Amino acid sequence: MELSATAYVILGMVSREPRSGYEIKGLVDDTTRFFWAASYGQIYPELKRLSEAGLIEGVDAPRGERKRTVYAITPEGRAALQQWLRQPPGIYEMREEGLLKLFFAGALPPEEAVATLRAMREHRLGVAERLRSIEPKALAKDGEGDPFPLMVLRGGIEFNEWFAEWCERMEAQLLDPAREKRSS
Amino acid sequence: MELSATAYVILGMVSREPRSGYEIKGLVDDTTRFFWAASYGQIYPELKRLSEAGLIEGVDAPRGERKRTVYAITPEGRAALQQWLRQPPGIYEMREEGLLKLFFAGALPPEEAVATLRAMREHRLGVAERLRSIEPKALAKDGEGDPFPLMVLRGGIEFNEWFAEWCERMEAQLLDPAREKRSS
DNA sequence: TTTTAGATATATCGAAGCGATATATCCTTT
DNA sequence: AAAGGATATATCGCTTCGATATATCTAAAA
Repeated sequence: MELSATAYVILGMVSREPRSGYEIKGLVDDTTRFFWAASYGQIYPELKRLSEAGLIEGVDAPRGERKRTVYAITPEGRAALQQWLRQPPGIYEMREEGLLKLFFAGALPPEEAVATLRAMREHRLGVAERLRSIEPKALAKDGEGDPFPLMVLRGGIEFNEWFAEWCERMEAQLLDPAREKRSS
Repeated sequence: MELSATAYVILGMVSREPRSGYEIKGLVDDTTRFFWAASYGQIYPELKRLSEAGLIEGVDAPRGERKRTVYAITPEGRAALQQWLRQPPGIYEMREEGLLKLFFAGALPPEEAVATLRAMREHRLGVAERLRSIEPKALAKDGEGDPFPLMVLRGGIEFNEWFAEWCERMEAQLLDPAREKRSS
């Protein structure tokens, strides 16, 4: 059976404890969103498919009058997750409108490209800050034996800070082109 | 008129000289692909739309019996491109299956996560190398006054090398967890 | 010399993903 | 009592992606 990577996100998210579709969406938004997002339009149909395939199992868990279904991973689901984790990763995509604008910046007077770099830098610093604000929560969970979410989160912080620093360097290079040659 | 970012990729690609859809696809694959890809399924319909909107203009330029249309940017198209370049960028997406697998790696015995990090590192080193092989071509064009494609290309090389180095560090951390505490 | 493989050129399809929104219930605050 | 926001499930339209179909041209291999 062929499963999408998003299916494995769901398997991973229910692998420690049963969760509802809504909870999964919230978790994804708090954690993997920066390198793998998922929408309701993916999550709910996928929960149905995984349930029919026997990889997860839905259990009614209403809160008051509002009905609610939480899904738990089955032994087959756990096996499928582990089998997937052992395959080398194959999807690497990026969509960066800032780099695109920088690439075509020759169509504008040079001093205007600086504005794009500044906006990119501000954005990256903002993301880094947001990730930092999540860090204490991830650190708390780290004590329970799973170091990977924290490792990935810190990687995200480092990446955004590295990117911001690159933008700064490129801005300096644009403002003083001679400097590049002096240092090389 | 609302245009997608991919429409501006096309405007940018025909802004220096007229090109066919096939040439645009090839150019994108050689340059912006790493932060903004485009498929034939986007390019050809978009060429039609941009042409109808008067932002580009198609001219028959057959090669022998094979018909061929090259598109040139119009003054309105150039204005639209510049106006877009002046807006702050707003799309930042990433899909990294490797980080996803690392995030869920707690579901496997610890020594197996190392394999994911190694695969990620190999991949990044490979991309960096491929980008380096393009560098001389970009460097040649740099002399003609547009420094931005080369700047973006070198940014891509740096990014991939930074990422590879991060993978290496994380691998070392996994293999010797005590080290992390000693250095902090 | 044939043929075959690969590049050029345009076009379209299905599957997947994304963002927004509809519906409804619950809880907390004003 | 009303309003606003969180919980919960679901769906729709649009964009994008990858693969592929069709056809012509060129260069190399058999």
